[in-house]
Amino acid sequence: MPSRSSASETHQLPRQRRTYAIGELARMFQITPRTIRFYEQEGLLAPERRGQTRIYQDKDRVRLKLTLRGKRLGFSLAEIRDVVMMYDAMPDGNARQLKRLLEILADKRANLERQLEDIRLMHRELDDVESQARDVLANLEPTTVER
Amino acid sequence: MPSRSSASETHQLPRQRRTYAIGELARMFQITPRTIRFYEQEGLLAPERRGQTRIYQDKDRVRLKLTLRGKRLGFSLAEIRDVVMMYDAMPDGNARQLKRLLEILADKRANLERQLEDIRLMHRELDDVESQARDVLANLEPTTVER
DNA sequence: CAAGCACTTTACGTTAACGTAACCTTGGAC
DNA sequence: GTCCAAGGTTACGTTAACGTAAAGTGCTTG
Repeated sequence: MPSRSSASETHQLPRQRRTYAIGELARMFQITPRTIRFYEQEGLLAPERRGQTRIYQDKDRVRLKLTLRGKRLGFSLAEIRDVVMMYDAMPDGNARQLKRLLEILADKRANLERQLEDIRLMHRELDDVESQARDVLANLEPTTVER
Repeated sequence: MPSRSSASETHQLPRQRRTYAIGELARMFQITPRTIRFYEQEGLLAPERRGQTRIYQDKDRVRLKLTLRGKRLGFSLAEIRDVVMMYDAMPDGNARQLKRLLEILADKRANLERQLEDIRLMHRELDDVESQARDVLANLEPTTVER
């Protein structure tokens, strides 16, 4: 029984609290434990265990954060895993692997550029649609007070 | 038999060629006809028919372009359809509908903002990973000429 | 007129990313 | 001790977005 849970547990500095339970992480990121377990099964996370129970460190939390960000950008879990695993294997990776990694990174980067352009274009579209909608709306209720 | 297919058919100005066959569109956007038919089935396209055959106009092509752009940004076909359909229904849409449309647009816009931030962050991550990879690579082959 | 494309419909198959249900285990709170 | 909330495993279900195969239609080209 570690005596680490003293009275100082209430002030929530994210310093000392190095470890997280699966439920905590789930709440932090608005996802379900099932999702986190699934990511582990897919090789994106590899938390320690205390008995059966998973113990997550800060690095695991960061990894999860990066994973979710990648997902929001439309990358598949497999793509994300590839980059993450190669990143971890970097120190003792061979030259071929590293060059492969650089290729993948260039690829992702190009993808991001396309998305930036897409966002710009989409933004204009939305502007157009919105202003048109406002026009129609104004003509529909020239004096109506919305009641 | 319309006599429109004269000798001037070879110069490929995208002006006169108002209509497209499904295969043409598919090649233009690097997708399969099946995908285009699926989008129609999902209510994203409604091409004319000449007999059984689908005839696509320029507006259909634009719609398809917007759809694919939306997809690259991670929107579901259902989301895209909602916006597109409301956009088409705008002229005679009632006030409630239009306001709903404005809400959806604001939502998409917020989504785009998040993605922009995600892209910025991801960009930095990629920078980091890349420079680290280059470092390791440099140390691996200090004088090796790559043969 | 037979061949060969390009198009059509119908329908079942597939993959990714989880959801959900059933059942078991465990550490505290009372 | 008992209860229960939070954790675990196993396994089947689900949804979106197409892929793929089978079988028919239609035009135009040798």
